[in-house]
Amino acid sequence: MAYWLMKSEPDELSIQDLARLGEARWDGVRNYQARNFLRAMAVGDLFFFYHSSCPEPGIAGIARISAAAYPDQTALDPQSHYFDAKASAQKNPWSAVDVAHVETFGKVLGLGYLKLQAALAEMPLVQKGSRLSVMPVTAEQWAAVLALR
DNA sequence: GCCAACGTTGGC
DNA sequence: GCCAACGTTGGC
Repeated sequence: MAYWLMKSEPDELSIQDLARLGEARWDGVRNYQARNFLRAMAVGDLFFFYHSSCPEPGIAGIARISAAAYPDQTALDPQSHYFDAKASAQKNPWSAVDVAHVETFGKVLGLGYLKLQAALAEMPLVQKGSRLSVMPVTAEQWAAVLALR
């Protein structure tokens, strides 16, 4: 089983939303590196749910991959914010996964706090200029974050 | 294949 | 709202 971290704007989908829904679709990823990580995910993999572009950016909880990557239909929908004119049903470069709620942390582990952790220094999340929205997490990093809860 | 211009991300 | 950093686009 692998570990990951994925960013979501809480206005779009927050860990609280996911807790209420139980399960949700994770779509709209439009970066090839992030997409490749999505495609590498297996059912049962766990990920840190990160809140971005909000008053309190940070890791807000844990969720689980409940369906492996499949074509992201939002790329084909002209009404969607994530519409990609170059995508077609025959050739859709974008992928989505389904996710299920596992745990909402009692407090958000803020980005500034995470940056102080030596064990997390290698994570793209805390590196200057990194905008990657889906990234792998090592078992060591996973344990280090869990210890901060 | 280079690289300038532009668009996007995301913290602050 | 600002802006740094990065990715993508498109002219040449």
